[in-house]
Amino acid sequence: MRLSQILIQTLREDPADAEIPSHRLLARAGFIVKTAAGVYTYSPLMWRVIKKFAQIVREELDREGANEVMLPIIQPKELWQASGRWDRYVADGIMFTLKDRKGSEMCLGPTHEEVMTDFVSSQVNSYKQLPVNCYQIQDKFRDEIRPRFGLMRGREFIMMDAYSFDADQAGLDEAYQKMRNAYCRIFDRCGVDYTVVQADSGAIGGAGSEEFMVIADAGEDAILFCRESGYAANVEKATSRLPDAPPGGEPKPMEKLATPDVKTVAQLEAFFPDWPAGRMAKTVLYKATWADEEKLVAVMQRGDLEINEVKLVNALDALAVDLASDEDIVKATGAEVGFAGPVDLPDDVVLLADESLRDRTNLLCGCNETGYHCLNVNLGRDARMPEFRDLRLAKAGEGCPISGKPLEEARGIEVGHIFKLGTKYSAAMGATFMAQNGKPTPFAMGCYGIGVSRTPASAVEQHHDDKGIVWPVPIAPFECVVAFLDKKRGEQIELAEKIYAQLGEAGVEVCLDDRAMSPGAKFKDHELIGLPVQVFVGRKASEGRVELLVRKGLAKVECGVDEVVGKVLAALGR
RNA sequence: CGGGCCGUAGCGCAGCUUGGUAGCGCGACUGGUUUGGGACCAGUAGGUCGGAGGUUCGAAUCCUCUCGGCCCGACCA
Repeated sequence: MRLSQILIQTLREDPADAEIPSHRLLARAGFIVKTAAGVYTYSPLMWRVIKKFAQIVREELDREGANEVMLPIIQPKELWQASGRWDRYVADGIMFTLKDRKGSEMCLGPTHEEVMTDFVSSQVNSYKQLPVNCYQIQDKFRDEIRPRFGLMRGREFIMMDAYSFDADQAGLDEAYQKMRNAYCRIFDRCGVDYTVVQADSGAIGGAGSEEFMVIADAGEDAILFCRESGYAANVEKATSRLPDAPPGGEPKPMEKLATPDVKTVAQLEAFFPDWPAGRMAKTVLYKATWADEEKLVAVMQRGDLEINEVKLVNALDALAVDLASDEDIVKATGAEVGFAGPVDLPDDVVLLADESLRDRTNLLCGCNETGYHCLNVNLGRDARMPEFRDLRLAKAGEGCPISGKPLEEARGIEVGHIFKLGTKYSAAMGATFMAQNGKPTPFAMGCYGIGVSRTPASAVEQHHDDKGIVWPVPIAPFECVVAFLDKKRGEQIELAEKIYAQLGEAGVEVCLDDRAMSPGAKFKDHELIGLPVQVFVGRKASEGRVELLVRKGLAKVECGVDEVVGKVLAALGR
């Protein structure tokens, strides 16, 4: 391929709207061009990258017996109503909805559980046809509340989504493990540094899930991990050993004391020097939303710990929780913000508490009276006994739940997510097969996603320097470029053409930079574009000598024409 | 959806406070000279200043509304 024939337009300056390295470099090197907020055009070079990554995905999934299909982008409302997700996705605002000529409501697919379940259900009647695993690589549409970071969080993006269908849980477990293995091979092959972490299932639902995280500062997720035990989890899901707190001792009589303007744990610690935060219980009011109602929920947490809202949503089986407004708090508790507590809490407010408060005695809490707190509160005696759940936000430095060693924290970009859905969708949609026992049985499903446009962006996030992109070989748009430097020197052009042909014959994915640019411009361009190996044919062409540059590290060596092919292959690790 | 900010040539920006002929750099095009780190010289093209309304003799500039975009937060496969 000749670069003179490929549409390439690099920019001299950084685009104004790019913040993180991958967005900045992909835009500046001309790989992506913004069409609208969160909507990008992939230029020829980017499309080569996407296709190469997608090919790796295909090979590894096919090896596990998955079938590639293509599902429709436009989906009818009815399917989403059948699974019960239409209202939630519309309410969350991420669904692109539209109406056809007749007024029927449709949506642009944000994900394809419904369509795939419907499809497989229509094709599979008997357990004898199971297991089945189908996937597609296709655009997804989500009207993100805040698209950002280029390809990292777009509104239209490319995703591989696979769905497994099994007769029972054992089959699902096996399908899940096969996909997990395939995912590891995929991310190993494409040269990114990743970690598999335990994850919350979120809007997709289901019993268990794991995320594949590319470690990078720009990551939108925080993960906690332990080198000792291998434990790793998204902070939304993570647990840790409960940090110690001073014991409360034998129950004492409750006292109510005036605490004017003392509203936060920090202020309470200052006001009561003898009471560490670990002996306090804070009470936070949330507005929880379900499909058919909203309620105020009081959540108690030990004073030195924080509440994990994802765990709270799960504990309540709610769609969402938001901190209650000041007005709602006053209305519900009768006290100003900062004085809520379990003591004299109105009965209509649900009361939950974190496990860290179980069996704790003589707590310091609010009592729903402005300007007062209570000392020596004992739950069940001085206040309702709350329902105890794990609602604690785990933090770096706390003990690993397995090894007890301090957890470390890192940022991660979610490039893959695998779920055991179980029968959530199949049961809701009546997707059944005839089981061996002669009874209609819902499929045990798994679903598996890979961000096909996001993964290359995350690779750039990990592999770049101050000059530009440093593509990992397996997903680079080309493995090697051969460039002559002076278009007026026939011997340079001739030699470049010869080397280009030889590399092609040697199986190297090579391009020829035959553009009429000055040498400096070519050097800069290739540093920016980031092809792994670069061969420059310059002023020593007449002596049969050229320069070979390895983009990673920018090491440049001179060599003779006869050695070039061998050296390029070696640089590519072959 | 809250808070902050920005829309002026393909890209990056100045001009706006204090209203008076729309500018700079890069890029593009033409010609010439160049050819090892985004070359140089000369010339050319390209903007209803996001849109609508208003104030004014006169609006990129002031006012109102609106659309689009960016950042922080909330939220999110």
